[in-house]
Amino acid sequence: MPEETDVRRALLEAAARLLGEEGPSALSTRRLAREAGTSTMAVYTHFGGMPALVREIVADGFARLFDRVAAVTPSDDVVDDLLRVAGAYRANALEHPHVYAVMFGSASLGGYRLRDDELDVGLAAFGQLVDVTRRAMAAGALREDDPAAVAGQLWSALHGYVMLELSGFNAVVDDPEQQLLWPMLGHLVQGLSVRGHGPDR
Amino acid sequence: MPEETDVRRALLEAAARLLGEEGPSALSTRRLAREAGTSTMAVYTHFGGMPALVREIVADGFARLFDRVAAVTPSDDVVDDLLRVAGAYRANALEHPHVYAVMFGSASLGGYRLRDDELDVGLAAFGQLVDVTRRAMAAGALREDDPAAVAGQLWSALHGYVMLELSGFNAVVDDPEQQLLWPMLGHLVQGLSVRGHGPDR
DNA sequence: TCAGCGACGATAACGCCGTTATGAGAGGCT
DNA sequence: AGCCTCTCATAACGGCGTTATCGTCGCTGA
Repeated sequence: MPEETDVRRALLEAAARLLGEEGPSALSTRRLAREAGTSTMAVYTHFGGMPALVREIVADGFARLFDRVAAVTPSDDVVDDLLRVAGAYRANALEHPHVYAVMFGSASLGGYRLRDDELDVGLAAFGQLVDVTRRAMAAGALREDDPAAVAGQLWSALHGYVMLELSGFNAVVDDPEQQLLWPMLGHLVQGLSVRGHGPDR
Repeated sequence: MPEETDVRRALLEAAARLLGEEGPSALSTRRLAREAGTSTMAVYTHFGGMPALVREIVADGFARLFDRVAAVTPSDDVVDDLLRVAGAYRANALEHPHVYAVMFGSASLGGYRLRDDELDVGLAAFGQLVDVTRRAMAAGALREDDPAAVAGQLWSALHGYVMLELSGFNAVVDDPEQQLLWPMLGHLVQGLSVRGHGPDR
């Protein structure tokens, strides 16, 4: 049970700040303890080591992503809802790029590796996208198909664009958002809406 | 000028092996020197430090990716060519996952950060995809549009799927390749082929 | 031929890191 | 009061990146 002591909260806040401001390399046990005004031992008594602390930050990251996407209010235009969900997803990633990188296993922060239960938390967030997809199918904006598969395709594309944006590789075009992100999602949605393909051919 | 001494080659080979077999965390100056049968100084005399050595490995990685994609022989079915290019891209990433992660800035290996000239090498590889896209447009398989933008959309989606596959997040469906990768690319291509949208509406 | 020089790399040192052991203090329970 | 548990500061161990020092080659030029 995490019993919200002050030191524990101070460590988490300092860790989030360090990760956000200076990136993964700044997040060392000693630096963190110094920054939080305590000693390195606190990290071990409260978390059992850096990986567990990172795990907590990742969990917070997933929770924030979930809330951010949940804050998108459904309208009567399901496709617009889907694009706004994508916008919220991207905005969250751009605001917390290092956390996003750790969440999706790219940053390998301090020997930290994704565990099954965190993967489950990520899958919960994925469920939101599945819901939007399912609504879009019910509304006829996407043709009937396996919602998880369709949501996964949308997610892959969105994730890929976001990763390229974080790496700076989206500079292959002048205006990445208008030339890559929105057209890509639009084309994908279009391909997913055309009938005469897929399972109900 | 790199004057291929034995030590230099031994260091590069050991680094590639360590990175491939044990991941980024195993690639330390001391470990590398031990593995290559020399002292840490060799890393500095030959490369000037770990970041420069990593840079060389990244350059090799881009070159390998380029060759791998270039080995796809054009046929008379441009869409099939495009899918086979995607397959070659993915296969290379799966064979060298850690190198791929470093190449696209996710791994932050030893304070290494992508530099402009490496970004250029990556853009050269991207040019191959632009070529295939341009050919597909000439053949009428894709509607006329900015080839760089269209290639960028395909790349984003492909990169996203590959990253999710490397993270294990593609487990949202049972058969990711058949339910995510190929359908996603197929739908995207379809959305990119339909006329009545885009610049030449 | 051989003195001198320059490149290579082994040794050792500095300060940082993660992690663990030890012990001191604070607070609650009997 | 006595004890016990939880919390954390101190200190230590080994490994890390990096730099300085210096010995040892192989080459060059007279």
